[in-house]
Amino acid sequence: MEMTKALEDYLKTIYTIETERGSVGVSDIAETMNVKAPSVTTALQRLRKLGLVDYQPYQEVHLTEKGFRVASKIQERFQVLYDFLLLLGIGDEIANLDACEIEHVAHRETIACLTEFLKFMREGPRMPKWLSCFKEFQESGKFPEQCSGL
Amino acid sequence: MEMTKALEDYLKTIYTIETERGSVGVSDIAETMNVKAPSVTTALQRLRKLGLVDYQPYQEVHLTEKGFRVASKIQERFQVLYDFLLLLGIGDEIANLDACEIEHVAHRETIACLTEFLKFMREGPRMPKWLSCFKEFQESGKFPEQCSGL
DNA sequence: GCAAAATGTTAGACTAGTCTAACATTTGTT
DNA sequence: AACAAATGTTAGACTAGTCTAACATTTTGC
Repeated sequence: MEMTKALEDYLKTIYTIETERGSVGVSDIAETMNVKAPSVTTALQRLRKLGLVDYQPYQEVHLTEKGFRVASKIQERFQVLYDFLLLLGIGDEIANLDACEIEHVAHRETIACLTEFLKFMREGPRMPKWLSCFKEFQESGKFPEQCSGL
Repeated sequence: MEMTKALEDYLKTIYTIETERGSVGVSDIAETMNVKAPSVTTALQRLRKLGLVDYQPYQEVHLTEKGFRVASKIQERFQVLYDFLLLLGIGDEIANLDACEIEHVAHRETIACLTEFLKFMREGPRMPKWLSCFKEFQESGKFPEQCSGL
């Protein structure tokens, strides 16, 4: 068997809940993911086969060490994408949804590139100005006066 | 029934082949998508039910007017994503793969934002300089001297 | 104009994912 | 301690997508 997008989503959800609240039950996962309990059970059985969760029927769910590592990677990818979309001016709800989907498909190189981009934008001395010009361009469709120096 | 990611891919492929070569056969689609012929047949039957292709068994495939419209939208989304990834410095092969996946999941707002970004980068008078600074930053991890004016 | 090759379809199996309904276990309350 | 409520699992159905193998149709070349 193999890791799929759906399983990645389950893994990330477990990671988030475990990090935030400590204990993870089937119904927590089901609620968070807008899915019914039986779907969670089957997903957990697959994640267990993959060695990503510790889980016995009717017991609490925990990530294995491997599961934790994999989930962290997924989470990092998500964060880069989410931050990037926010930077572009996308609302947090849509940024969240899109980052959640894109995180499953973007290649490593793409994520690396976006990471560089974010760093460049955050650390560059004139980037705040650049960004406010972009915002104004988005709204007016024109390059603002005070941005001709960019 | 409903439009799925896989069907969007079939539709886009048909669009591309029909535009480039005029006539579209099952095996053309199968080859392009690295899929076997029976998968194409079932996809075509679904696309027909959705009113997106004209198709009779053993005959050539054609997009309907509606199919053409939908495919164009998908193609446009793809192009924005592809151009954006290229701009960021991602190689064309990976840019192509990622754009193909992201096109199915990115919200309209996200595409619109990236469109604005591309326009901003292409039309802004100092953007070529900005971009070459980004490239150098990517390679060296530092903000180049001649870019302090950005 | 017929036979062979190429192309396309159907049948049937398999996987991943979802659901509902029925059943099982655990928890918590009195 | 026992039963009710909450939680979790299993069984079984369904969809979308894929494949291979077998069959059907069209095209092509002699």
